[in-house]
Amino acid sequence: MRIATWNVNSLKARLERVEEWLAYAKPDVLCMQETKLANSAFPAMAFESLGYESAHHGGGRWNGVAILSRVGLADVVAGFSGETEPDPIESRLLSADCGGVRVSSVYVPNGRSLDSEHYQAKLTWLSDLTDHLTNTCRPDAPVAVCGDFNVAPQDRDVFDPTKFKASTHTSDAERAAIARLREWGLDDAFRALYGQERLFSWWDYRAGDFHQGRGMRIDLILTTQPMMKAARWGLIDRNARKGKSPSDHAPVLIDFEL
DNA sequence: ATGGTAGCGCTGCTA
Repeated sequence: MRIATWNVNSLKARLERVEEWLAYAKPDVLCMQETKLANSAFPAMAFESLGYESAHHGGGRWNGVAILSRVGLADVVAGFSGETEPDPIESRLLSADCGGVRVSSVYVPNGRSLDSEHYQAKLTWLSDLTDHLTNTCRPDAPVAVCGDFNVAPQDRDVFDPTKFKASTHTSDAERAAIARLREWGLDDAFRALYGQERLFSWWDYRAGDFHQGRGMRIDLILTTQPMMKAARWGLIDRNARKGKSPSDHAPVLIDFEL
């Protein structure tokens, strides 16, 4: 099973490129983030014609997450478990059963700066995600939590660690939040396949960062042990970051022998 | 050199 994640930075602006990518990458499951669409504007028919069922959770303009699947899509849940009235603007979590795997598409809050209330909200959000997993699934079952975590788990996941002192995405507290997900039972499947390599999934649009290799690896596929054991191969598709009107993120995919 | 670009949507915010 090929599982992919891609922050598309507006699905309205990116639909053609997503369709093109689906046609050649042929993922079984694609988690998308930052669709920036309301549910009523989600182009489900375009994906249906390519053979994908889909689910979307979005309030428009900001955030928005989706799951596409051609191996089944069941038990779709938007937001955290037990959320009585999810704020559509804060649409950052969507979960579904896809071919025997509990898949979540996540868009973790950016945090903005270490002294911002949004940074505290980011830490709370990651803690809530751990609670959500505890409440909804088991670490000995096949679980894949995929998305833009807005955290670079290790120094090798940023182009220059000295440039990320006292900044979001690399702070001890953010990495500790990822460590708590690991303690729950989720591992970084791409890192397990690629060891020490420094491969990035996001590059700022500005200042030629992509062509200068100034990026970060913040788009992660975190999986439980049954999935880790089945992980065979992975790719960050940098070609999808090139050419006309790319997202600032590249898609990340992993093949699991399931 | 604290710049630079993109998306949304119409003013400045978010990333």
